[in-house]
Amino acid sequence: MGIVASIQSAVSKVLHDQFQVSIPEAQIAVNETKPEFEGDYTVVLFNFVKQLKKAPEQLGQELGDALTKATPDLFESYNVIKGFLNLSIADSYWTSLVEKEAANKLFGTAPASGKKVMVEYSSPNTNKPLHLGHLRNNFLGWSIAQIYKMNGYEVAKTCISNDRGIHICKSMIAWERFGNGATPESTGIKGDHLVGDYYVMFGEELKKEVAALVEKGMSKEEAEKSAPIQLAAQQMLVDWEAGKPEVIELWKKMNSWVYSGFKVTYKRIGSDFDKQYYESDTYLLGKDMVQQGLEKGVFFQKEDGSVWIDLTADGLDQKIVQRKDGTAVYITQDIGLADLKQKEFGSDISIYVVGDEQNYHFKVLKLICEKLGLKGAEGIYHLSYGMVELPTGRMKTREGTVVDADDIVDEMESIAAKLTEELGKVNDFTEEERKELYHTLGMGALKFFLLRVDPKKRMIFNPEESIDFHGFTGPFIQFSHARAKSILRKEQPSFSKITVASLHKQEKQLIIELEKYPSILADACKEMNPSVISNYVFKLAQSFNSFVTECRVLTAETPEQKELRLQLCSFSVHVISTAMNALGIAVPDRM
RNA sequence: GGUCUCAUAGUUUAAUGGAUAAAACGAGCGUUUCCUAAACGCUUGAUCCAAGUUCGAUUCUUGGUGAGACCA
Repeated sequence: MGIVASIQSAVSKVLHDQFQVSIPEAQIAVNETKPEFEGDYTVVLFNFVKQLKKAPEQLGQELGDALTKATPDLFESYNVIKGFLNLSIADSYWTSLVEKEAANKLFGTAPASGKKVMVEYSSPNTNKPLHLGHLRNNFLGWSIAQIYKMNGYEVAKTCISNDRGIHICKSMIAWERFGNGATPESTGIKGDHLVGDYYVMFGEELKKEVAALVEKGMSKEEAEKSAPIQLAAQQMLVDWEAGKPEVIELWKKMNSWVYSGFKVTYKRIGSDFDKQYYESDTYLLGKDMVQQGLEKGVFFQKEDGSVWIDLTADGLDQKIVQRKDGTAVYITQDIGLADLKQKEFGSDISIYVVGDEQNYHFKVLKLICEKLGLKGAEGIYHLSYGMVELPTGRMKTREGTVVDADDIVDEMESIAAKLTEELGKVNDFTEEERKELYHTLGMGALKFFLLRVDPKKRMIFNPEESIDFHGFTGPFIQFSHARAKSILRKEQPSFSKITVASLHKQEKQLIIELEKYPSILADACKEMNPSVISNYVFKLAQSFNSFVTECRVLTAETPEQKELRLQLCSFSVHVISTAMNALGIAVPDRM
């Protein structure tokens, strides 16, 4: 049990035994004591003064007395200020915590719960390379999967590849017209970038054709619909659906280029999947669900033959699920895929990491799945995150303002290289070791930058200001880890009993931070929010840095003190490295 | 037109309804005969506006302003 839970339990017990009131432990507010007051943890008394009919001051005194008497090994002393009972925790509590957990490699993680969770993330379109927005998605998805694993869930990471549709046909048409048979091999361009270039080219050509039509007196709207290249793309989609061999062949060829490009990027950024779905396989799946929905009376048919669901009772609108020509709409595919995933994996929780522009879509999806009575529908969660924008607004492929994923990773690695070489601390590294270190540091900075913010908030990335390596950053935390490892390379703790008489201020502060780790991991999972861990591990690294600045480890005054401090280094290494791992960030031994 | 999200130091971010709102960057000052100064310490500075609920509101409710997204 964590310290906060222990305090809640002790307070609840005293209130029950000595004051005859029962207050649920969760309702007892326990906070860390503000630095300007004496004590470690504070119980807020206002919540139960009414029930007890006592003045807060008096209640605080009586409660403090009772607590220190009942559990002297936990509470050393107390003071009461206004409605706050400040408790000082006995040093022996902290030292025994270190004894018990410093060498525990499972500290913080939960035992297997037998529950399953599916995390769908990344989900790229196969017509262009990944950009900065995709990185936020990938890092969030990978991290949330890892957080669930550490909380005892069986996790399956999935990716749905949006590999068909009009957007794919656009790059295909452009390649056919302007490509002259160009391939990644012939041009030396990474496959996803090559295909993306033709997608951009499509846009440029369309613009030209529209301009020409407008010149002839057509309205812009009409011109966009009737431009030859646009019509060609639409015809290609029809041909694709009809299975026309040469179209299918081109589609396969260009998609394979994209996948080989993605493979390189995914490897670099650390994304991986247990199960890959392709929209081209699943886009027809929802069709029979429409029929079932009609039979169940969940859906209704309009006069023109289109099928709808009425969600006005749930505060939403009427939503179309099948067009009058019988073709499926986007959401119908998603219902089908949700059903398929449930049949294949049977998860208790199914998380979709998708941008907040689709909040409405997922509200509707979950509601429809529930109404259709699909198994696992209640477990559907949309992990919604805000867009990554530039100071000038949204990134636009057509305007060339997209921050490319491969480019930004390159840039982060070269910044890492430059800073590291300036400091000259790893001059004895081999070329190979340096490359790995620059990758670790560059990715650490980038991932931390994108994961330190609450997912639901949108963020603005300014390409003019490069991502920092100082302060609230990944490299700061990586540095703290490297320092601890540096000490441990010289000497290891024996993990013998800790016998110091009292704790130094920075030692205690560090232990207090370390102690929080299990509850932080649980919170991050419950809230589906990796930034909870980012904020925590940064604070922990700060505490560690203050500790090593103030407390000599290898040259401590006594052997007992040295043993404690070595254990704290080892403990910190474990928590920092596993917390960073929960974010998908590696930590170096030296930097 | 309807629904939803966001609003905190100059900037980027924190704060289960609790004490004098916490960090980082920036700016200024200081710390290296000592385990990594990518660090540590000190100084500077903020809750969009207006009501309401409450002993107590950055947090909850309502209305407004501003930014963004979605639905037809």
